[in-house]
Amino acid sequence: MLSAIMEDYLKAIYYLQDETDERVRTSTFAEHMDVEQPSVTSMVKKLAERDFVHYEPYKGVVLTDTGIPIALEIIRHHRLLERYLTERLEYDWAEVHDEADRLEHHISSQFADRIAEQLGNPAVDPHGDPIPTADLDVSPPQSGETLADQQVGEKVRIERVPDHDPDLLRYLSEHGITPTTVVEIVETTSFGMVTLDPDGTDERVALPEEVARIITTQTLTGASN
Amino acid sequence: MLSAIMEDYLKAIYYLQDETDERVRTSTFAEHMDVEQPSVTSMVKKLAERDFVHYEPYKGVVLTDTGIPIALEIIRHHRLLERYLTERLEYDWAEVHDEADRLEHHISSQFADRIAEQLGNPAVDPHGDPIPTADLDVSPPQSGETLADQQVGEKVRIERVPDHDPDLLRYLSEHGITPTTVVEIVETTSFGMVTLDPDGTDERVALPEEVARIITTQTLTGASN
DNA sequence: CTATAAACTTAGCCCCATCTAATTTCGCTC
DNA sequence: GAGCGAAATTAGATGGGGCTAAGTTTATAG
Ligand SMILES: [Mn+2]
Ligand SMILES: [Mn+2]
Ligand SMILES: [Mn+2]
Ligand SMILES: [Mn+2]
Repeated sequence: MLSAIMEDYLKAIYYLQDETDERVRTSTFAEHMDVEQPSVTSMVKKLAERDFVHYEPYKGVVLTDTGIPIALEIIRHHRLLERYLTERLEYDWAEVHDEADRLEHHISSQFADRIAEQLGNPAVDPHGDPIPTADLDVSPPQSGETLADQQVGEKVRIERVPDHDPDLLRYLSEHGITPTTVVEIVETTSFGMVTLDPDGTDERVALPEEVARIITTQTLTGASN
Repeated sequence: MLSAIMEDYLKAIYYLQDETDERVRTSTFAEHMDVEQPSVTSMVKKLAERDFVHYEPYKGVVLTDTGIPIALEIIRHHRLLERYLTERLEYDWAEVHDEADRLEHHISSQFADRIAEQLGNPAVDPHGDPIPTADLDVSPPQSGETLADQQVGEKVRIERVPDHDPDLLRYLSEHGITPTTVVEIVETTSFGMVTLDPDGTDERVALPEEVARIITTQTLTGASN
């Protein structure tokens, strides 16, 4: 019906659209998918023909109402799989991404629904990303605040960490940082280093600001904004 | 590395070779894979180039020592998945085949090993077919006796049923016939009908002889051969 | 031993997803 | 508003997997 590759393109558009909030440009796309630009152009034309995206040459693409649910379904599969792998099959959270990235295209929705049920229909994946429901509702956009936005002394709860880099994930979990962890910002430097103290530990965890900028946080309830 | 389709070809050769015990012919192959003969010829040449099969034009193919373990790995994946789906994800044994037939190519061996572990390293799949071990040992060939070989009055244990036809599987399980069930042969007719009485029930289950011929059986222990 | 039908392979085409090289368009600066 | 570099598209090739139609080879019958 729809190739695994096309599904990956649609998923990518969804992500990139979400991040930049505008049409996704060929170059952005090519970099994200790790292919050359002409490959993107040609695929995008096929997707437009099948009405999954609006494509305006030289202007980029947007998902159509036909394309969105397809992207969401794949994302649902991906995140459910990640959750299942970590909870039921003893995978480390650093390892799940690649396995899920392949399997997401090959499991049936029946399979997805069954594992969701087994897990008690979880709301988020191991990295804190929201899991679309079976009828493809996505939870409201997260706060948008990141570790990089915090002042020294501030205490926040980790909401979501990026899931593509296994090394980063291993580093984070080794230092006690996972979604729901509460951390205090102990230092920020002019040269782009953020240092944290995870809840109740004495450990200091340093992160480059680029990383801090993609780890989202929740303000602690009861505290002022 | 190796496409899902190539894997399916290798798996098919393994099956067909096992059944007929000789070189697998292009026509047999084409029918089994549901493709035209030229497609088989061309794929077989690619497999031969990569040394997975010995191919002699006009004479058919045999798996090489390189090809056998690949086929076995896929078969292991397939049967473990079937087992996992029925035992852990509430699939009916009639539904598992298609899901397993896709996923077998996309799960890692890590995934396979984990589900095997969860299941306690089962020896057979839900249809009674042996599951190759992690180091790809296959249990000795089954008895070879089938329901069609039995005399009226004989009692045997069902060993293995064909897993491709959901309707047949549904029919069998509805009538209490699964691997390990003990049945008595109550009637065989000249026009190819075999009637069974599953263990302890009063029900009569009729099967066409073609079907009886592919359901394998074990002689009950203690009984004479 | 020859004729013929069945089985198999070859030739030549198609669609998919990708690439490099060449060309066009965009968007900005002066 | 002309010129220029960056971004995007078009052109043309490649490899995977499939198909139909046309030729070969093999097996079998007479
Ligand atoms: Mn993917
Ligand atoms: Mn994730
Ligand atoms: Mn398969
Ligand atoms: Mn089976």
